[in-house]
Amino acid sequence: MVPQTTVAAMKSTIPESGVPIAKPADSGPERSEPSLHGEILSRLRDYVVEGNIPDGGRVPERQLCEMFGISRTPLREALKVLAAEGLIDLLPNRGARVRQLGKRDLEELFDVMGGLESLAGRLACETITDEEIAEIERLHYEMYGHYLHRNMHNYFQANQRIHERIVAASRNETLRTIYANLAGRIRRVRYSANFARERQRWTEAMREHEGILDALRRRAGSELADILFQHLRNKRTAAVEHLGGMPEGAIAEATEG
Amino acid sequence: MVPQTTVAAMKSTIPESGVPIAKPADSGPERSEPSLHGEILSRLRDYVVEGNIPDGGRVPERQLCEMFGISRTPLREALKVLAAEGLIDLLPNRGARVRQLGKRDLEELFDVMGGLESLAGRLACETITDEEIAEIERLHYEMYGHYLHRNMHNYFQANQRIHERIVAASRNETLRTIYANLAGRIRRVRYSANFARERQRWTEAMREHEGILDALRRRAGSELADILFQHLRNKRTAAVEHLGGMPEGAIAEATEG
DNA sequence: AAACCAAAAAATGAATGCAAAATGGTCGTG
DNA sequence: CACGACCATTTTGCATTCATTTTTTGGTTT
Repeated sequence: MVPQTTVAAMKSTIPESGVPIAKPADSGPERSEPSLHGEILSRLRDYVVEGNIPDGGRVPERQLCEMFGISRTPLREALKVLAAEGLIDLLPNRGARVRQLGKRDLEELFDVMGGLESLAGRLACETITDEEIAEIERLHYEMYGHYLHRNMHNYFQANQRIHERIVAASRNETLRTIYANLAGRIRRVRYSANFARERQRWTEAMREHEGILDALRRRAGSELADILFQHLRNKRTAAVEHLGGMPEGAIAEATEG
Repeated sequence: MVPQTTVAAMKSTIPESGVPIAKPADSGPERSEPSLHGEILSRLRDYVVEGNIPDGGRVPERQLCEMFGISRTPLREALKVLAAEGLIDLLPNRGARVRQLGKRDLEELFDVMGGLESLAGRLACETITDEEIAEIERLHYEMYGHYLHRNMHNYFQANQRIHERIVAASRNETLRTIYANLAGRIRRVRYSANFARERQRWTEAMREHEGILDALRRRAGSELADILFQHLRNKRTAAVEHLGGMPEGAIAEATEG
């Protein structure tokens, strides 16, 4: 994880577990990047990612200031960063809105995530240990159990963790950071839209995961890369089909506030 | 350009016209991020990327304010964004410094770029037109000419453009944006360090490029993905070897201005 | 002479204030 | 009754101001 919040002084020290973007990728041991600005950033990012604001809705500057008990300056800085991360859109003089993900955006995001996971798998095959594979195997069978019990929620969590483990096994912090960023962008969709449709390809997904595990065991890098990309491509199809009827970028004008 | 070098004493009431700026993470229907804030962001980013500040050197807030003719507030916002992009480091109460790229950082960056180009190639094979391939072929032979004439500079430019074309052919704006971001991060190194060593593998690189072109012609997606990743992996080796002797993250403590 | 401590000076981080632009509502007119 | 102009309120963007923190500098001590 990327700790960019360790202030233990005045404000409420919240151990953010959110989505870090690019703080670091530093190779040194100087972890812990305090700054109380990062605190706000993390909290605001979580607030947005968790879906407290409707899709495409306005991000009330003033309101959030009171909510966090700060002035507008640090909040606006955080907004700029969130815009750079792609979570919100910053319109000229019209304030901030949470980014609308249209069909095309989702396709692109899933493809890039596919590419990153593909890369992660390839890199992982170079240096992954038997213990790490064993851990992933454990998660895999756990996930299989949830599949058999038709426990969608737990299945999904195990699934996510497997993919995170693969990314972690790539031993590339830069990759991990970018991956986390993209994951944050589609998290809203993942938990709402993706669910329903994904169920219909449970069996197919499980089979793909077996292939992933198999390739990983054999350290077959480029083969694993292919499988992972295709796996995400299938996920993409499922996710996009879910909001198939809707036009480009108009999921909901949504009542704000 | 919008001349906004206004004296601090005066009000700067400039009717900024909509100048679309190369803003990160922008995909979807409503692109174009005008605002004079984006203007500052772009200019500052260029200023850093172009290498006007020594590696690891301080980013003088006050000085830049005068330079751009603005107050600290918008500049600090831009700094936050640049930090999020990974171009600079923001130390708690100690100001901003241009990020030091150590050996490990370079390895990670090249690998991720490899993953992204690999993805781009894979995607490109799905939809690339004959015309686009022809254009890349043209660049390829142009590059070959420079290779024969031992014209390093032109060779390198053509090379860059080929890779850019492939990324463009992926028709994925999200990918293109992330790729551009990473490219910006290593640009300093690319033009200084990379040169010398890269020369020694010219022949090898040319051969790899032929393979790329061949796979692209046949629209062999996963094959192209493999080749591109390996190609970047070799570049990585060359680049890293160049600053091989140096310890982790200490390329130069650099005398700052 | 080197190290250490203290106070001044500079810089950073955040808050407030103010002008311009946008939003919303009302009134007037066709 | 519908449409458009006008004005008040709200919001955004930037500059300025204030409070800490860091860094430097000068003097002192060992």
